[in-house]
Amino acid sequence: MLTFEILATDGGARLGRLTTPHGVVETPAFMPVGTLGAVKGVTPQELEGAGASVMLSNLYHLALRPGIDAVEALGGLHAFTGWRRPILTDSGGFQVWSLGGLRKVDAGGVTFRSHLDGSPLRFTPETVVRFQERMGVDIAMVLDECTAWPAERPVATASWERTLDWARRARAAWRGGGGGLFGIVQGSVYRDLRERAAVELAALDFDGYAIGGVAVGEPETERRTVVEWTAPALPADRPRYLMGVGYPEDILHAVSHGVDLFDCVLPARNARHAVLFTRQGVLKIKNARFKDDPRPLDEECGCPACTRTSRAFLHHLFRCGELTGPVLATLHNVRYYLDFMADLRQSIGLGALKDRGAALARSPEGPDLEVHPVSSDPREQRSF
RNA sequence: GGAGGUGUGGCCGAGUGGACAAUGGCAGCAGACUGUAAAUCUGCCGGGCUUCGCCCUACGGAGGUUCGAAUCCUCCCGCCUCCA
Repeated sequence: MLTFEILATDGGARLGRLTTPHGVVETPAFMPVGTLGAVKGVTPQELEGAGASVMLSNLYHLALRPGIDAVEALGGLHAFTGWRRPILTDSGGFQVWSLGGLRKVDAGGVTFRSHLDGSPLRFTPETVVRFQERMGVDIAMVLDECTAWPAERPVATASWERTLDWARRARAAWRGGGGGLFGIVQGSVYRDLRERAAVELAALDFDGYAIGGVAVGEPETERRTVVEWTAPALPADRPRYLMGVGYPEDILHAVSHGVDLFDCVLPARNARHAVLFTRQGVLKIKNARFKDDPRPLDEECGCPACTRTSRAFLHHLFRCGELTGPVLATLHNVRYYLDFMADLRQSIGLGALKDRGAALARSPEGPDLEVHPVSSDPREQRSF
């Protein structure tokens, strides 16, 4: 059983509190992605230390390895992973898209061919619900068909209808057992499909509602209009979750339109690829210009990398292929995202989200970040 | 002293008459990444230019054979192995 309270609003944005069996999630919240039960390179303790209140994992991947039986036998996903705070599991619906060449969809469900060994794996709305119940997750997602982009209207409509049908079946199969079940809106870039899905799902009384089928290659403007249509159409008293999004600017936009939950692989994946999010802009830390940069990654960050080491050190670690590089970078990026969400919550509480947005818009971003040559003035040198 | 082998772009290393400015890998310089088949992938990587292309300089050095040589021949230099 989940409860969701809205504590304050600021325009379309909401400050909320989602209570789950494993704890409270202050919203808007970002859920770091731990597909296989861990954010790559990060311990559960470190993830808590970074400020994560909820983690996302993935049913498809866990079903393949180690298997649902194994997770259940080991005491459920929390006991298995050591992560003590809430867990949301994705249903495998994203893999319908991302593993498009390895699955067959029919009215009854999805048959995957394992990306590991080709063996078949059958998912139905009912089994997916059951698997997530058995793992003891706090938030389960219904099986959906993540519609590819672009999708002609007939294709999008068929996919939309299938997802709705599956949502009804999942809802009927759901027994709960502590956690909650979220429905997922599809409908590609078609406004009426998105809005009708919101209404149809609302009638099924889910514990929360997700916007899916975005961040699959569509232009930013398309994604944003989908959010602007869909989020307000979802029940106001339940959490709203934008699946797979995104960059901080995307998140700010969605928050301002009433979205409460987010997940995205970007902070973790980009960290492993030596791309760091900072208040001073995006740093591609392997770039030669950071070789001698004694400053922390981000002057205002409290993460383990920023409090003790320099850009030059991270540059060095990545250059050498040292594992600690991706680890520290991931801790940093995840912390950056979580700090960003905390800032947004504070701004909403103060009714000042617009100002926060303006500040973000002003911050330098991307490859045009100013290059800071190493100063010869000793007063500007930072020692470590 | 004798016998054999070897020398290729920053490094390693393919290539043994034309399709070679020369396969690969590494290093280097950049770029991408959105419910993770991603510690991955992509581009550039001798010099110059009007950069779909053209011109220089290049496979230890010098000379030669040939229409044409990194590839064949001669001499020289360096390195390696074995025998004395």
